[in-house]
Amino acid sequence: MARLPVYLRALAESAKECLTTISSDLLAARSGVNAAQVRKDLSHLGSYGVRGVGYDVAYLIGQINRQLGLTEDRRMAIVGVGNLGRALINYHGFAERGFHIVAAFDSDPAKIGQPVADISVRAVDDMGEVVVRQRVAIAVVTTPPAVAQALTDVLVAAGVVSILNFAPMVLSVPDHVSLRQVDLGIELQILSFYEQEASALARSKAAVVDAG
Amino acid sequence: MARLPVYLRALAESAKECLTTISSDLLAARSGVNAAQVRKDLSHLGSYGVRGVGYDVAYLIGQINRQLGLTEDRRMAIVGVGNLGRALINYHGFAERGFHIVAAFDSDPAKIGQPVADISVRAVDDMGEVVVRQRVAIAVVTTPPAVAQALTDVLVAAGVVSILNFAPMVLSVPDHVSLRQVDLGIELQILSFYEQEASALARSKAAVVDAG
DNA sequence: TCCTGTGAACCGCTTCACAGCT
DNA sequence: AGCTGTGAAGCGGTTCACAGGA
Repeated sequence: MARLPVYLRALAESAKECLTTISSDLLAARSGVNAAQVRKDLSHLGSYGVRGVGYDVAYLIGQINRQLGLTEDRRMAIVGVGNLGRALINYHGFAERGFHIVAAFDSDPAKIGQPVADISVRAVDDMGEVVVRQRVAIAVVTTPPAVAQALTDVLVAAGVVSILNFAPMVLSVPDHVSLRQVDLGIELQILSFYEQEASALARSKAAVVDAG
Repeated sequence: MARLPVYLRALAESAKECLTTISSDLLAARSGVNAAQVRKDLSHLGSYGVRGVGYDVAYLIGQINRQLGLTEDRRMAIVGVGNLGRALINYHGFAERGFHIVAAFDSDPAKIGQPVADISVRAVDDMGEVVVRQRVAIAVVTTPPAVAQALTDVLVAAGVVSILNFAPMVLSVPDHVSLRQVDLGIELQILSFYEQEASALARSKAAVVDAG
């Protein structure tokens, strides 16, 4: 369930404020969703709430962590050390949540062997081998689209089961591999669409006013 | 419609291959969606298809561009020049699609005045004023979560109507402002969930085999 | 025959409304 | 009284299936 991580974030904040218990109403407000939704989602992982009181914050955090499999550490690789890849390697928010970057790959000879943060960049040609040896489970693809599918195939063959793709293209993977797509260009185009819609609306209203 | 940008990408590829016409079937396959879906989406922007033939690639690209408002350039600002902010400024894929970064802001005195690519970093204190003067329509927020809401309020007051938020928190904005959220931590946690689910399934299958 | 356009069925998610527990 | 858990209704998006034009 894609909302659990959002709840987790809201719960972590609440814990910081020393809230020991939280109602579905408050958790909903802090997560930007409906209260009934929160209750239904949480009831899915067992009935941990207390009627008339709410949910125990600390206990709920534990349960969601367990449900999301965040109790064990995950080993990640970054494929493509461009601007974005480098930013991800330097972003320490991942390690805090148990996601450890154990390898990074690039095809540029000038980058290979160079360290980024405390990771040494390896050649993509060695990727399959290193991924197997390092027991990488999650790969983040930040390469140009032209090579993304080929590299993904190598990753899958090497046993990677989760891929986060930033390359602006549709990747195809076998059923047992889970894939999430993040396309910044598409996000901007969607915003552009709403903007376009809003200004078209404004224009038509102005026309009506002119006519009236 | 969030799928139009995906179609656009698939159409651009098809145009490169000198395809002059494309069927809903092929476009669907290249976009990773259902063919009926494609036809319904495209019929929403007018009946541009020809029965028995398909859609004219070049014409369709033009129509989608128009629908998404990609015919005019958009002026963007980057708020927060950390690893990610810097990566976005250096990413030239935006400019190609008509999204121009015209300003960048940070609160760190060491960064203010320094150039990143061809953009000079400005103080967040000047943000409201600069955003108005530069007629910024889209802002990308890549700050720590603690300051994201306050800066968003400034942006909205200065006339920004579209916000792309990378800060790991729920922003609240007025109705007339559109907001998209990209949270890399959440993406990873969702992947972790599927992985967790898969290994739990594997364990229970193994148990059944043991028992049988 | 091939492919679009579209009403109609379908499906899953969201929200409502309230029973029931503390 | 307050809040959870949940059946039932509601809703929007997706898919089906086929009529109809090239």
